[in-house]
Amino acid sequence: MASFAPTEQRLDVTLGKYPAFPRQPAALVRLVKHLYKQIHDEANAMLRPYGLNHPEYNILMMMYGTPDTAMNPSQLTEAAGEKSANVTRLTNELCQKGLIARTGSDGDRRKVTLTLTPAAIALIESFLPDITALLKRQTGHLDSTEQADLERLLKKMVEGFPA
Amino acid sequence: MASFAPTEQRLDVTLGKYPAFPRQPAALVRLVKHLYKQIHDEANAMLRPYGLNHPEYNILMMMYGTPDTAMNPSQLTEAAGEKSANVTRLTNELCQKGLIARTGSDGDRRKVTLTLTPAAIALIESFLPDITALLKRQTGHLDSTEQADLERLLKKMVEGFPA
DNA sequence: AGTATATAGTTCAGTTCTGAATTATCAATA
DNA sequence: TATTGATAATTCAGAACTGAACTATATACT
Repeated sequence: MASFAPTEQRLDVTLGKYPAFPRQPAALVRLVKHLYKQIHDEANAMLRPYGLNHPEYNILMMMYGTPDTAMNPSQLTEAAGEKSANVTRLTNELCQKGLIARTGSDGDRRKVTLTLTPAAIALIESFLPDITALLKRQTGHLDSTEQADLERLLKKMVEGFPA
Repeated sequence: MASFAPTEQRLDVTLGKYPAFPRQPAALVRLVKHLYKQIHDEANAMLRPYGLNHPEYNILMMMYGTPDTAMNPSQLTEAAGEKSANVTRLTNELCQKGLIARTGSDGDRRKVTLTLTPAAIALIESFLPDITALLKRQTGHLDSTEQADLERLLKKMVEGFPA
């Protein structure tokens, strides 16, 4: 799956058939989808030798990115951008893999605390060079100004979605 | 699921723990994912009363965006950005819904031709106002210059992925 | 204190997606 | 012509995801 051109041609024809069709917004949405699929596929391929898939990796990295690696499922739902049912499923999987520990939380009996095991820390630190290389490769076609601009614009688009 | 802030905080802490971590590329990738999920969820909600989900809609719109609404599964794979197995599944579903006709192709006996039925055209034209409104809403936080910039930058990022 | 509402997380059944294998067909090569 | 390599699409089993319902717990209200 390569270029965006096949998609774009379809959008242009659509505009011809239905002149009110918002070609630019549709192109943006399609580009986001296109990129997401590419990013997702490449990440899955890179992570496979580590016994992880992209969503599992996302969970682990969000937990790694806390001072003490501890998070509640709700916090993960927000930070990892996954539905709560999926956070449960993913964290169950990671528990089985010995990468996450699940305990109750003090103070609020409804809350669960998830923390990374030492095995997870070791695993994360073992794949960080590969992930680093992949992330740089995936964005490497843009220079640093372009990346900053893109970040600003994507964030602005995110702001248009309800909380 | 709202803001990008929870995710971003995790990225900043990660940078502290692993100074070689490419925070900017990681943020871009996460923003793309975040947006895709939002776009996907909103589209699914909007399309549900029409008896469609987002991927089915994508297929229909790609076919609508051709002069004669005819496409091969391979072309759809490229234009809709779906894996071929998924194109088969989606088009089977749309056939069952009476929205797509499937015939053999002249000249190459391996090829299948998919065309929209009149029911599909009618359905598409019935939801186009709603989709139009949704697309405009989803991108409405950006003015037209920003949208054009974003399109250019996203396309440039796409160019960095292999064909 | 009792009741109503909200929240955290999980369960569950159904939906959606994928990689690998497969079959038929086409194109290239010897 | 026969063989090899590539392509189009589908199948299939397993993986991944989701919405709605649910239970336990906390908060707000009377």
